[in-house]
Amino acid sequence: MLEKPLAKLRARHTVSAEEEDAIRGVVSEVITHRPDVTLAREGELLAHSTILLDGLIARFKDLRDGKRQISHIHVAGDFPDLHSFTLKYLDHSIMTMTPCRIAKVPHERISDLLARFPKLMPKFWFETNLDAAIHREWEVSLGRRSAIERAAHLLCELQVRLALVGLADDGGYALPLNQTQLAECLGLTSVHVNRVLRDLRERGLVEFRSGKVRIENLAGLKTIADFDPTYLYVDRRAGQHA
Amino acid sequence: MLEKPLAKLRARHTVSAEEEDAIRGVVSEVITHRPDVTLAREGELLAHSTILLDGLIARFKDLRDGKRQISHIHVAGDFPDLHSFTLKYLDHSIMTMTPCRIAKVPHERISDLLARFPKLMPKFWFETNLDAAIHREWEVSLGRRSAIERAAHLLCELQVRLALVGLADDGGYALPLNQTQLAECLGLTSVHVNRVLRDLRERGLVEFRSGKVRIENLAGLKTIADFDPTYLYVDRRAGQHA
DNA sequence: CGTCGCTTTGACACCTCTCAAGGGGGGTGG
DNA sequence: CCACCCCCCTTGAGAGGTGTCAAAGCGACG
Repeated sequence: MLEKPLAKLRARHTVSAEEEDAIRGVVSEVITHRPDVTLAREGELLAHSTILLDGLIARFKDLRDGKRQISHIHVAGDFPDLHSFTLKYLDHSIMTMTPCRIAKVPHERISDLLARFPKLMPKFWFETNLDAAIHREWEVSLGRRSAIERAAHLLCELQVRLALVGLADDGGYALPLNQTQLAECLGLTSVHVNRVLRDLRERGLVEFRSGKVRIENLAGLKTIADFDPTYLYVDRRAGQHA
Repeated sequence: MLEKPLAKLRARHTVSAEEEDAIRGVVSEVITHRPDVTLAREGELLAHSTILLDGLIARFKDLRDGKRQISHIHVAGDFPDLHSFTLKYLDHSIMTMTPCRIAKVPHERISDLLARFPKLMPKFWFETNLDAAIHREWEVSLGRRSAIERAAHLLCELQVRLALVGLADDGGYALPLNQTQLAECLGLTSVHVNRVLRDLRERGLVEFRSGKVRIENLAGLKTIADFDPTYLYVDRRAGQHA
């Protein structure tokens, strides 16, 4: 059941079979959600975290005037609210963007797990630091990249992150989002996202249509995006220490 | 020497006298730097972290075309590269923005400290999660707020964070940055930052001049910024758990 | 007193937003 | 089986916010 989260963990750390078994034991239940379901609201106190088994989940904030900014997209294998283990209440909301299968993990079981396997704590800590690294790259996109660069960059990032759990290859991947959701990630309007996607398509770089990303020129896409995957710490040595 | 970092820690956690003493012991040396000194470059492997005792430090990335985005400003008491303890190499660069006094902390001493006081690990973890929460709020600013809202928001955030270590009150604080540095935080050009600062001044909200922020109307500033300090977890109960 | 870095201002360009309308495809009910 | 409807995509025209380029002002410092 936890193949994807464990694959993600193994990609960056050495994990013993015993530790893997223990991790499998932390799940209290598995739930399926429809798209557009709010799982937790800003300010809410959480007594559990969740592991995303399938689907896409967004962290986001809504502004007074109705504008919404998504600060992170989670893919299968991610821990969308692991930070709630130390932060306690959330500074943002969390919702499903697609149909999702999630595993619930009570905080007390995480505490127990980390007490029994203290070596796992830095690895979980690493996971939240990785989220922060992705946040930083999004700040760079939002602050300094043009609309087309930003869109290209997001598509590159998702290609790498999905490939890590076997859900993407160089030719593309499933991304069942609409243009409004993309716009909420990119700090753009859906109208402009539409124009940008057309531009990317007409340049022969990538086609986004009916929930699928078909990459026609990965190198070209990376060039436009100025994409450097360093921040994703795919290198296995990334988390070896501590 | 570590009054400010300890004050920051105490603001959100219960820390025993014994733990505080141990934390004091992790510092290997204290160094003073001039402004604009790059302390670590993107991709660099770090064997130590640093605690900022005085001054301002930026995390940033430079793009191919010379544009720069600052993803985080650190104030006295912060741990600007604590995440390097688990990430190992950096996904961004770090530089001083002002004269800075920093304490060096070898990673092995952090390991020792956390081995002796396992209860400290979630508290350190919390610190990096707090950084991530700030990143998220900056993403919201960069993605959805107008230039004036963004500038107002940053000034509000720094007011709260500096007040926590005794360096700000409702009337203002020292912020020895120039308009180019502010622009690099806000995803704007220095020319436009200049116009925005004039606007804020003419509205009677805040005056930024010769390295000082003089707040004339804190409530008005917060209103323009749509500022909600939840994400800063100033509430003492924020980190009680785990 | 000159220099240098930073701030300030103006004019204009351009990217993205806003508002509006039409098009297409899949699902649902008659 | 067809027709309608709803959601989403697509496109156009014009507005507006921010960037670019350029020049002058100002203050600290040598």
